[in-house]
Amino acid sequence: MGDRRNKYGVSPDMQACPVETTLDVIGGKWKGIILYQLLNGTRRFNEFRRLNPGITQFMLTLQLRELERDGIIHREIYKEVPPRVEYSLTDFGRTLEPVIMSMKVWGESYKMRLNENPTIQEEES
Amino acid sequence: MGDRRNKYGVSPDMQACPVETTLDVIGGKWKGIILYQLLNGTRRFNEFRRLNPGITQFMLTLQLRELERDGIIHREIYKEVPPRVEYSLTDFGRTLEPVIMSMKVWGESYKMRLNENPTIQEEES
DNA sequence: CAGAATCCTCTGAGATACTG
DNA sequence: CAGTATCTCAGAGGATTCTG
Repeated sequence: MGDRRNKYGVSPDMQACPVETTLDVIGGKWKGIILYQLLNGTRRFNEFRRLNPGITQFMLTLQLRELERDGIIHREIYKEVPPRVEYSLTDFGRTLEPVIMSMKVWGESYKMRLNENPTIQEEES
Repeated sequence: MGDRRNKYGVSPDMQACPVETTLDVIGGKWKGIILYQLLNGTRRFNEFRRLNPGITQFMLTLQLRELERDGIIHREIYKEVPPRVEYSLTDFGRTLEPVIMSMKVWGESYKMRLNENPTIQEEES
C-alpha cells in the first residue's frame, strides 16, 4: 500500500503543508472512525468488525497496520488460545484527540445543516 | 466524481460517524491545503496554481467545485476581461477553522517527531 | 485568466477463500 | 479469534489539449 510519506518523492518534512500531512495519516477510509472508537479505550479485532459491519477483514487489517506503522496505535498480542489482540492508542496517538474531537463536532454541525436545509449548497460569504 | 454523500447509498444523516463525515468533506487530496490557504484570505485561481505547483488545473477546478458544492467556499466571478474569479470561505466554511488549525498543529508535531527519530514507528502505549 | 473536454493511469478498497 | 493471500475493480487523481 502506498507509502504516503512519499507523495512527491521527498521526505515528509519537505512537504509544504502540515494539514496535508495530518490528512495523509488519518485520512484513510476507515481511520477516522477507528480512531474515534479508540478514544474510548482498547478494542479488539472483532470488536471493530462488529462496530463497523461495512469494513472487511482485509481493509480493517490494512488500516490498523498503517496506523500502527505511523505510531498512532499500539498492537498488543496475547499468546493465548484462542488468540487475542488488543488495539489501543499510543501516547502519541492520544495527541490526535483534539483533532478527532474537533472533526466530530464539525461533522455533526455539517449534518445538522444539511438536515435543516437540504437544498442549500452555498451561502453568501 | 463521487457524490461522497452516498457512500452507503443512504443520506448523510444516516452515516454513523461524524468524524467520517468531516473527512468526506475535507479529505480530498488537495482540500486541506486549499482550505488552509483560504484561511488567510481570498485567492484567485492561478494564485492556487502558483502556491501548489503539483496540482493540475483539472484537479484544482474539481476540488474547488466540490468545496463550493458543499457550501464551504464561495466563488465570485467578476465579469471582466481578462476574467477574474475569486475564492473565499463562506461563513459556514469559516467554522472549519478550528479543525484546520488543529490539523496543522498536529501535522507539525508529527513531522517534528519523524525528524527527531526517523526510525521509530511505534512507541509503547 | 480561468477554465472545459478527453483520455489515461494507478491504487485504495472490496470480495472471497484459506489458516495458525 | 485474528488474521493472510489473491483477485478484481471503481473511481480518485493526473496529463494533455482546447476555448470564451
